[in-house]
Amino acid sequence: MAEEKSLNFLEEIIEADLATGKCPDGIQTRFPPEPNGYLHIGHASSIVLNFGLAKKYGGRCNLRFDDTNPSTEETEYVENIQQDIQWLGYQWDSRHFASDYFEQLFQFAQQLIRAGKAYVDDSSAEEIAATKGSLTEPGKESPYRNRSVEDNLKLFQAMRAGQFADGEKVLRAKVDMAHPNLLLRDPIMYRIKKAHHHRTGDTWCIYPMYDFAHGQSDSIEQVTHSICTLEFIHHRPLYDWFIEQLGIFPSHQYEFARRNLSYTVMSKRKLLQLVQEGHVAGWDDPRMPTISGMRRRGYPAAAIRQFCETVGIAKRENVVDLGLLEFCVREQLNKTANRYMMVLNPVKLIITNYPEGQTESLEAEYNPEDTHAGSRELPFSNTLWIEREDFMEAPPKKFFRLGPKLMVRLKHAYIIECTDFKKDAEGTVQEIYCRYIPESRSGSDTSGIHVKGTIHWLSAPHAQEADLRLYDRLFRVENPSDESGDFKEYLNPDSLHHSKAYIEPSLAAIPSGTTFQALRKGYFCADRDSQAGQPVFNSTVGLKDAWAKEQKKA
RNA sequence: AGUCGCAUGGUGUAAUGGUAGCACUACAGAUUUUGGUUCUGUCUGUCUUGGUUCGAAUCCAGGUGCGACUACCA
Repeated sequence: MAEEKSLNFLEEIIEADLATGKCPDGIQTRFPPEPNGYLHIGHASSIVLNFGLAKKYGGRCNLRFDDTNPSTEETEYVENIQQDIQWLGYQWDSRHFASDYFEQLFQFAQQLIRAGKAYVDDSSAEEIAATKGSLTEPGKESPYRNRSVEDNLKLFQAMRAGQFADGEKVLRAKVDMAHPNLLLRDPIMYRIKKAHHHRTGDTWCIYPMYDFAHGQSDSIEQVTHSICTLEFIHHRPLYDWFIEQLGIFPSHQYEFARRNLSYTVMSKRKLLQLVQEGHVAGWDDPRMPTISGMRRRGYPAAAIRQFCETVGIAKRENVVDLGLLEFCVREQLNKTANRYMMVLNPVKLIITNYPEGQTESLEAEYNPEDTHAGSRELPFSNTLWIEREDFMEAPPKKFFRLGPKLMVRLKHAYIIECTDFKKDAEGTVQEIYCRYIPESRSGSDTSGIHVKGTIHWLSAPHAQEADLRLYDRLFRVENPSDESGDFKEYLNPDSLHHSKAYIEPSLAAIPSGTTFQALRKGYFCADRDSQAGQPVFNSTVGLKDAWAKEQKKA
């Protein structure tokens, strides 16, 4: 029974190209980040796509940094981008920088000048903008458009030699000032920028523009399928034009719609703003949609990959529900995360028929979904912490937890029955009194009693403390970019809550970066800010909570 | 206004002229020593008008809606 997996539009194109012999050496893709920020979940889509396609069709995928703008790019970003890609589980075939090709690109530019397809323009940025025309009106040709090849060659060389100030001259392609596609109205190929480049230092003072770097870099590397996002679709004719004029390897560009996630923003500019203005603690703040933020939050790489693959790709605008990402995170973590008990909002429970001062050790499995995960020992005594919300003085019919005369199972331990409780002057429950059923111990229960509910607990004398960072969605609205005014007005003021919790002893020294399930509560990840004896846990994602849902309805 | 692109349940994505399917969500139920997991079931969709055809989500034409493009950013 052959399972028919439908192809996305890029796979269809590739399979057709392979079938018609268009790619005799196999396919080649590339992931081309600009090192001016951190990677986010949108980039993850592109990574999964480019590396995934190369793998699926036995091709190659390069990492290439698009570093043609020295004023925004930094080595720090290069390193973090590489780390993120590897963490996601991918390894590039070879690593390149557009800046490696600066000399070659310069030669290409001279080639176009010689062919009468490029010229040096003395116009200012304002003049160029003013003569560009509009969406409905053609542009005007520059007075410098018809310089001789010799003059152009000489001037371009002089630009490179640093004989002109920033902005004094540019090199432009000679295409068509009346073209309906504005990008083809003599686009700028090179500008003068006397800035220090993170790799080439001060070797260059002229830098190629995106349009004269990206396609040429693809071609040099023999990229067969150059995949980018939809907003570059207008660049494709220019991409093709340069390659054709130069007569170099015919790379082809294909566009897909970028991934948007609800309740967050994805533009690097906006993310940078959140970081710089201190709305978040950094690029890897667990609330950020960055790869590093999600890693710190405790999202497994496999969940991010699963998310990208589940969502798929197409050419239409979209906003994917954050709930789908969270579903993928839960699905991965359910299989892999060890379970521990943690009490977030404690109330004391005393077992009146369990000898004061007595302690016993109970075996507790780490993960019911994974028999190889093993188990740990859990201390038990007559004084426990349980979750305040697991007790109700006057419980409704379907409340399967503790209340006067009600019975529950203490996870991994005994069945108990509530016999009494004590309140303070304000009416807050102070202590709960129970009797336990000695024959009901987990694993050797001979009591014959069947209870509906099971709750988590901690032996009070053994419990330790942890700091909790409870995270919620970064924005209050589904699509902050769609709202009027500044997107920051829509930040969720409650996206971070600090809290304390009691934890079982075996959780106190868990290595940072480990994600675990706090039984019945949710997944948490030990943060790198943890200190010996004072762990810090980030909330990763909650468990599905059918009871909470039930209550909402009432 | 010009050019280009895109319209399938609440969300995302299939069906490539032949039964509109899958995942998430929502809802109902079964199982459960996590009100978790797992399992079963239910609701909800082809932007519009016309054309071609035995047959149209699919092809054609018009309309409507949405998005992108007028950076010496990528």
